[in-house]
Amino acid sequence: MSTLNGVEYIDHIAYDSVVFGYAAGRLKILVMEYHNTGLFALPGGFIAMHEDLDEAVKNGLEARTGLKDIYLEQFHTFGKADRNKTDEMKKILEANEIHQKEFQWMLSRFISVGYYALINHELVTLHPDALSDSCTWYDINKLPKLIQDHASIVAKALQTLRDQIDRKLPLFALLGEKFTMQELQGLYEVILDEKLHRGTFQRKMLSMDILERHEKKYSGAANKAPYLYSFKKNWN
Amino acid sequence: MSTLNGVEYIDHIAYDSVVFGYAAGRLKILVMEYHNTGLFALPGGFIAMHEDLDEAVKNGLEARTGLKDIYLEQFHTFGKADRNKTDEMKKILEANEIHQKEFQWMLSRFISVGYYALINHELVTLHPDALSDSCTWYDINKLPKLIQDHASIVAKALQTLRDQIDRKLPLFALLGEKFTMQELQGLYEVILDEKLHRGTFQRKMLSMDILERHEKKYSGAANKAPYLYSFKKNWN
DNA sequence: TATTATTGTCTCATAAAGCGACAATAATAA
DNA sequence: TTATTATTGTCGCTTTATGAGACAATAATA
Repeated sequence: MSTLNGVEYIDHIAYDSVVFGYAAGRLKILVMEYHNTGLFALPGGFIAMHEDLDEAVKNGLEARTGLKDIYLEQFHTFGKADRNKTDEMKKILEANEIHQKEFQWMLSRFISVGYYALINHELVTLHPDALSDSCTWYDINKLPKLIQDHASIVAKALQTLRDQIDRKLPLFALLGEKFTMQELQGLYEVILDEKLHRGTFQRKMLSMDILERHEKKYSGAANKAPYLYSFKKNWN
Repeated sequence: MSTLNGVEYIDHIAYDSVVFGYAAGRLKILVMEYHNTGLFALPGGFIAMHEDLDEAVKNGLEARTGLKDIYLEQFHTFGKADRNKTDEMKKILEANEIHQKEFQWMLSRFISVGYYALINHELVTLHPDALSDSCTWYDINKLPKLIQDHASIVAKALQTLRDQIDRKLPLFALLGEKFTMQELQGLYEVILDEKLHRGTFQRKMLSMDILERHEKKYSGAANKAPYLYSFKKNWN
């Protein structure tokens, strides 16, 4: 058992989160950069001794993003014995002039539970943690090199999101409250990384009976204006 | 960090396994019964300090079943703060006259990683661990009351197996080397808990090009004899 | 009023799944 | 030997889902 800022955490267990956002037609995730190290990592944290695992992740993300009620999905637990490269973690601690014995537990082996989150990037104000300079959106296709096995954590999260997109459709969280069919299709396309046929996509979405049609959205362009949609209450 | 039989284990982390077997047309799982307590639990264990998580589970199951190369799938990590009822664990330790301080760590909070396994029950010799009287097959529909949240672990495992049955088809491990189409269909039916149409099922299985047809199986009954099938090498 | 780009919807083609039917066949009974 | 019976392998028809193009409707501009 180890303490940080007066809170007791469970040794050797952490979580890492892959926070998806959608902006300008691009799928993005949150990445933290540690002070003076050039090292990048996923937002993560530890589990307090009396805290639910799910709650720990929820609270950690709320601290980073300011959002409550984030859509969260646990997707895998990473437990390779050699996944923690101590030199990277040492560099992070040393760059912050943390040499005290009381933080040495951070250098030990960790088993990490992976969660992905879907959030609306427009509603977020980002807060880096004490060890980090920044907490920033990165295009999923232009990620910096990440520490440890975080790249494979991202890959697994993305794969899980793709597998689940047709089953649970938690996508309302990535778009605004209201959106056009084209915006929804664009989101599907960047997640699945493939082009979809417009007519087929619209037919399928409407047949699922999960969308509500609202007023039209007049963009000022010289063409027919699309309807706005939202997800129905209790759509799943 | 805590020791047991001279091995150092990571505190507060465990795994629990849902080991599926198939016998007499029934889906079964392995359940352990602890000495003199009337308490039943899933086979589980701890992770040694230098051991991969996957390896720990693999080794633990090998000890229980004698099988190597077991088909294993991680499906969820259970981290509720209140999932460990200390009275149950106390009862188990006391029934084994274990009062020593060195085992008190087993009474603490545990986060548990759930795995399911598919094994051929005919190839198994079951070995209970030191605290248990028995390690026995139970029909999935006739389970005894399990300790802690093990019932929900079983439910989640079964749900995951159902979700994955059409994607990865790891079912060869549950049947013998060779099997009839009827046996394969019966397995699908008990897993999915629904009747399937014979013609459609056969057509789909054959069209997937994953089965190899062998000689016929003459049962002695007054009807046409079915072919035996096996899964092709590198079928997935 | 014509033009242009985009949307909502339709139709046709193709693929997959549900369901019943029928001949083939292994053993038994007549 | 032949009829009977239960089960199997497979086929055809129907229903449902998916892929792809087409066309009228429409919002703004020329």
